Amino acid sequence: MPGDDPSTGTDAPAVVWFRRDLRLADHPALLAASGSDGRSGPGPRDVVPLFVVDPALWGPSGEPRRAWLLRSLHALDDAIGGGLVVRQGDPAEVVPALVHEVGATQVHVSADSGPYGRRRDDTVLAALETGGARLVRTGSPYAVGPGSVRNGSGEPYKVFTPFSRAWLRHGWPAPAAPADGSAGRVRWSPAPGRDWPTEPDLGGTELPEVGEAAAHTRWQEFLQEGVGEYGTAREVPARPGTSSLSAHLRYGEIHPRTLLADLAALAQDDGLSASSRESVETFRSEIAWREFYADVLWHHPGSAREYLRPQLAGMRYDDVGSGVGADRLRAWQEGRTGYPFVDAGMRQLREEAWVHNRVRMVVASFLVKDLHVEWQHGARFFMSLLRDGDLASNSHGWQWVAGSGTDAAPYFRVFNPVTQGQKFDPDGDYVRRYVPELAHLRGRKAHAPWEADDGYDHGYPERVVDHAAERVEALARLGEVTG
DNA sequence: TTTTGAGTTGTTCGA
DNA sequence: GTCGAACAACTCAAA
Repeated sequence: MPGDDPSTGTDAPAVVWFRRDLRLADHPALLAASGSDGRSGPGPRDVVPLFVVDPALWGPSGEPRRAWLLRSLHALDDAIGGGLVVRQGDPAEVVPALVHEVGATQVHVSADSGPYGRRRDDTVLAALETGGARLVRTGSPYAVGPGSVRNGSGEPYKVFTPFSRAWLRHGWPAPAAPADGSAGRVRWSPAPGRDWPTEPDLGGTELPEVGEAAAHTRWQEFLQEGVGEYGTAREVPARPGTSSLSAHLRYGEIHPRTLLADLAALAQDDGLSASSRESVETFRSEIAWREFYADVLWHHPGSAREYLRPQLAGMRYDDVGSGVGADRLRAWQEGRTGYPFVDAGMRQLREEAWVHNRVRMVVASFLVKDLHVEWQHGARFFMSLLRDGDLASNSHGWQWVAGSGTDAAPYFRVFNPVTQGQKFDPDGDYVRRYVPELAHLRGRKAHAPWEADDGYDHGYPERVVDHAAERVEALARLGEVTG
């Protein structure tokens, strides 16, 4: 292949096709493209940076994610110096066309392990090979490539804890740096194509700072000020105790390997208190969850829609096509179920395109167990509004709540929306922030306006269902399919 | 092969 | 208010 032959040397550039890896640091595929990884033939090689706006992904993405993606692309474009090639269309046509135009023989990507991405890449690979070019997959958005952690029999793990132990044993490479130790200056090669979509109207939704630099800033901030308290602070939705890295990770603005390396370095510090050490461990475990769910999706590409535990597909659920079911689903979506913690969460979703994880579980449990709506409806709604919407984490998080997930669900896993609120938002700060109708209530009454004389004075809606009754109903319906 | 222990995030009740 | 036990039965992992 012309671009690969060390004896002749050649000017053939390589294409790096960005997808969920919108960064320049710690980017194995980019290093491979530029020939700076010390393995991929002679370097340095000119690199044509490409992003393809694929209608199949762009369409279903929802405004917050489209906006995040565009802003992240602009940040990447700036970092590159303005040469990012952006084209719209089917990658199976767009990528080979660009390769032909610039005379490249290699296209470098980070592997995509999602169901659509795998199919798309196989198609693109075939199309490229027809033209005599290669698709080279290097690295992935995960520390350990999905599908590669196996048990002694070569089977995938189905339970998180054993997976995480094996994942840890498996280990991962250090953050990728150029083989020559340089700062990784890439020779970017311009090519025509600046077909940027216009940014969608976000209404009132505000996104945080987007892009690789912002991701690193946030990470450093969390590493220095947040991670030591993470174990307890992460449970308080009114306070910024979580990393807020989910969307940055979603777009690959920072790689989990970078986080893991910094955490390992932090753990070296003998001065770390026992509780901080535990917090660091808890945060690492959250990264492991992200990897676990990606692994599960790799083995079960249909799990975004299909029950991992098929038994639960036979359960009685309420119809949401019309009538009461439709009304209740809408009340949930719009944050007016009459349960303050649930409504605050759903309104945070609309306002910030993000929800605290504790609250995600509570609102999900409410939809499935109190309103008896199939989890897929909730999962789809989340995906349409979340800025960090990740198919693997979202689908499996919902399945976990619904009881159809990878772990054998205790039948009693039904969140109480009132006590959860009182436990994790004892002062009601979170509720008051998102539900102005309850701004006059303090403490536990913010979670139970029916206990306050003036609870409904400012237009807060009555409860759409009675939790205690629906809990019993949910357990009864479960009993019908589990015996 | 068989056996044993464990399994993210909960709730309620009674002492 | 706090604490421990009970709450199905099952699947998975590992010895």
